[in-house]
Amino acid sequence: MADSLTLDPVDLEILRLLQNDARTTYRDLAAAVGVAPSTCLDRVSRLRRGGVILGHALRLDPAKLGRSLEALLSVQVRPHRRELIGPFVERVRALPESLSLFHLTGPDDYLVHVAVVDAADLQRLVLDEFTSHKEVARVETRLIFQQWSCGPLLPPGAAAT
Amino acid sequence: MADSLTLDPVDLEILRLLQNDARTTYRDLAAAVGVAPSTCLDRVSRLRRGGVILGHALRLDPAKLGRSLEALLSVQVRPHRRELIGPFVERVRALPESLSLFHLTGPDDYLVHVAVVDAADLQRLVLDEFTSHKEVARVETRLIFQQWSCGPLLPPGAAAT
DNA sequence: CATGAAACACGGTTCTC
DNA sequence: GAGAACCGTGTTTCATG
Repeated sequence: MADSLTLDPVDLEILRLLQNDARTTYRDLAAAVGVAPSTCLDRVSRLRRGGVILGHALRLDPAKLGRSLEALLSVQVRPHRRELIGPFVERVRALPESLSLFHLTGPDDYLVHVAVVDAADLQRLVLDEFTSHKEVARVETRLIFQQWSCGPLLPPGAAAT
Repeated sequence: MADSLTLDPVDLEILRLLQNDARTTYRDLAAAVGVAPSTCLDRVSRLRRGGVILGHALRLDPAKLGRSLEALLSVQVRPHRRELIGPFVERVRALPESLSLFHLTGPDDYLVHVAVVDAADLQRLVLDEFTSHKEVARVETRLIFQQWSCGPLLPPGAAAT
């Protein structure tokens, strides 16, 4: 079900180019790939319908918005039952500081990527929104020194050209 | 320097809407915010020039590309010196399995978000690309059960409307 | 290739300081 | 009176059948 869509080299090249700049026009895309613009449009529509392309996101600089400090919070939720973790997840997702949230294997159940103003703001966030809630058994905070984006996402075995 | 740009309510609303769908036209944007389309264009250009908007990214579904398993790898690099960590970072960024890479505080220096085919593929990745390299002192692998995106990124104090 | 729409540049106008 | 912000229009480029 996951890989129900067949991706030929043209699709792969389109995905690779659009990951560099999602605003590339179909005209430029067509010129780079070597097909007609209408074909490009068809391919992208098909990739969107097929769920390969989930959407177009804006990449923002949190520091430019006054959130100069980023951190990862490892959170243990105990007891780890559905009626507790559902509300926990929704509450964390709604926090203005939250960037993304993961449910993981291992001793720490959740990992939260947050962007805050400074260390004092981080302390406030951890105390008021995490450790003060009774379902939160433990929080471990790690600051992010630096982060990097990686190469384009491609299927296994696709040459990175 | 980070917050040199003043963001009024119109800018904030534009950022909020564009985070929902980065392909919203200036016309629709203008109608939603209540200003002229040309003004919208001016605002977005200013946000791009000011570095608030870093770019436009494509959101893809790794599972639909045949990478159905995601994991986080915590990596200790020892000794933690510049001449070792520079090449390590570049090597990890170039792996087709890597999605993002963080340099963190705490006992584990790096966190790598990877997308692989299955558990066997993950084992191969950890053994061949991490533990077999002499600068890698320790790797801890955690699988990702589920992940969530969070609300739009806004400056602290901005009402989430 | 043709049509309709969107992006973009420009000039006019108003409001504020 | 000077500056900035906003708005409407005209031209070019693009999406789409």
